[in-house]
Amino acid sequence: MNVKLKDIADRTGFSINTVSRALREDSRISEATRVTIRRIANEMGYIPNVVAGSMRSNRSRTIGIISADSANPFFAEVIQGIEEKARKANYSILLINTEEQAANERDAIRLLLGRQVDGLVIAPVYNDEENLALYRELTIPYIFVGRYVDGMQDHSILHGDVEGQALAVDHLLRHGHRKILYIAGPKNISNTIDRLQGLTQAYHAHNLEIDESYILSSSGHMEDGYARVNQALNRGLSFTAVVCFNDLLAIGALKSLHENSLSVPDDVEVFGFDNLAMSQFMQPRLTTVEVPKNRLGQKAVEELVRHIEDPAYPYTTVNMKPRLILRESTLANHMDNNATH
Amino acid sequence: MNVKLKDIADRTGFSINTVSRALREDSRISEATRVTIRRIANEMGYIPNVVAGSMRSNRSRTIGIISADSANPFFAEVIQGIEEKARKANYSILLINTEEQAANERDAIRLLLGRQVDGLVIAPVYNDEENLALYRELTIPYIFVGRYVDGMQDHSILHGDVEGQALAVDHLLRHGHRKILYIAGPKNISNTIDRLQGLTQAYHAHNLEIDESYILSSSGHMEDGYARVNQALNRGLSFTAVVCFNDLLAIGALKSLHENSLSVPDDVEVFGFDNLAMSQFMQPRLTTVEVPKNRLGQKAVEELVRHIEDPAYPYTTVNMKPRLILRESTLANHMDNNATH
DNA sequence: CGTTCATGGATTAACGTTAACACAACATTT
DNA sequence: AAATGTTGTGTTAACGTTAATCCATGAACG
Repeated sequence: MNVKLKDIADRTGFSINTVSRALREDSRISEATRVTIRRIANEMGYIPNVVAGSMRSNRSRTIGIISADSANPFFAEVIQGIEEKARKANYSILLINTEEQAANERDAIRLLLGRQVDGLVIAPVYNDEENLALYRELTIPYIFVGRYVDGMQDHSILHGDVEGQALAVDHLLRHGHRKILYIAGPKNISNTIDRLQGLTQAYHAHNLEIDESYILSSSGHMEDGYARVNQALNRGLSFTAVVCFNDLLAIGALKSLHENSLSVPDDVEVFGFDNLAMSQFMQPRLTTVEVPKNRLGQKAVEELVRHIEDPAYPYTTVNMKPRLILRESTLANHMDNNATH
Repeated sequence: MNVKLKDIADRTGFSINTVSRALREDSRISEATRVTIRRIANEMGYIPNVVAGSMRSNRSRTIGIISADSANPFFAEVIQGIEEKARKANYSILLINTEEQAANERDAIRLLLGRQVDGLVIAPVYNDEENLALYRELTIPYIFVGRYVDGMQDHSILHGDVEGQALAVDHLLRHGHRKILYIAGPKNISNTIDRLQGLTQAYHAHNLEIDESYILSSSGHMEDGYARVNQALNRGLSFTAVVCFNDLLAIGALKSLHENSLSVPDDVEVFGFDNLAMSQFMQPRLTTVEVPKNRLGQKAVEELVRHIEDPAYPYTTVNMKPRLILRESTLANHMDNNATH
């Protein structure tokens, strides 16, 4: 059997409680006692039973992470940031993927509540009625990472989707593009909506109307980018630039353009979004919008932990600035090119 | 306060224990009682306190996952398989990254033991003395995923590193290559050792000796592949093929070759390993060795759960077959080209 | 018709920890 | 010197669940 507080108590002669307090660095234990107890505990190879402690103290030091798909490089990096920060703050993380399904998200929340997590970091499906109700009933802190749902934006850590997409499209419009193919993301997430809005905003700023036939839907994967561009070309749609909801789509788009003997950026310029690690290794290097993924995860945990440790700490939307990363997939002969690789 | 078994007991008139058993589908409860209790529990929005249950039953239905780096696309896919399978088997996963540091791995194991996990899935650092001792002392089941440590191979799920690398190198040797640059992986993992052995094996099968100056070390990231090939070219090393420990390196290598105006595959052929999702979107599409990453994760959980549920279930190494995926980064004019993308 | 057995449920005692309270010994204040 | 802290520790009671027992009822049996 594993070593318990009782074993240390028996061995040292102190009470279980004193042992517990000494190991927890409680201030009311004398230095001498603390040292003795810690030494013996080490000798005996004591590993605290966190489950038992959680139960009594009503704090599990565990955070639930509800991601859409941990294998998606975007989330993979966000989760990395979360894991790192959580580990350093002495929290453990329980990870669940929802595959963007509202019902899975509900199940995940309930499961994690049952496991007594101290807080939740969620990449939420957009405005699902049932889920909105569920969030409102939550009695533990929760942070939406990289996304939002209506009415609870103050729980979100965001990275300027509207502005970022507007910047990208504006960049192209300013350089004369008028036939821009836009490949949108999955329907049920706020990012898709915001980036579409950014697109519109940029057009309007140039007093232009969008041709809806240049907006294609997708689920945001590399295969979609490839297939959508193929389809557009097959339909005989003419365009001089492709703006993608994310880098994965853009990578697929690059592939299709290459196969169709269209040169990037000379024949067609391509814009991604997210700045994945792999994007600068594409041929050509992908121009994109920077999203601080790792930082996003870290920030989510930082905020969450503050809420956990101080229930009075108010919720406020955290906004991170988007930034264009101009590389080889767009033409670089202009002054606002401030990035290399 | 949350609904507890006691609340349901009060409401239905049954004892706490009967309620507990009814909800757990215990056979000794009548159908009528079970139905009533379940209905009321639902009405009241009961969510079982898993922590309390774990404590009493000594089973947490939690698995600890010790990965090197969850943001690495290889692990990201393995973890996805793990998460999916675990969720379906009604287990939750606690995720920790070690950054390939033996000391972090130890900390992770102890942390997870303290959290009373029912089993561990580990991507272990190779043969760290202290860790080997720690594994041997473990009283819960554990599976090494995609790697092994000496003396405990039977705890591993493997995917034929030696054979896979030998196949790849043999393929090139058979097609006349004699100057093959090999970029190896991180020193402290079994995969690096095995793949180097596969390399050697293939050379020996062709009665050739390896020129050690063609073997470069790396930590297995895209940047390394890029830098190593750059360095080799700068050193004036002549080679007709680059074989990489993994796809990430190969992607970096492709970049460097392109920048140095070397055509792939015409001037230099490039071989990766792992078959990452992104690899078929490279320009040119990357030839590689298939590793069933998702399946690897799933299998690890399958095995682990069997061990958890039946302590007598014997450990045996699970081997998965490697398979060449020949694409555009190698010349395809030969009969054994059986793959597209 | 008493005995045995199955069925359905209640009672009690844990699981290992921490919180709340109590209290002795000694120091400090007034 | 009494009153009031302060320091360090022990005692007791939870936390919410499940395991281990035990018990009542009625059916089945010879």
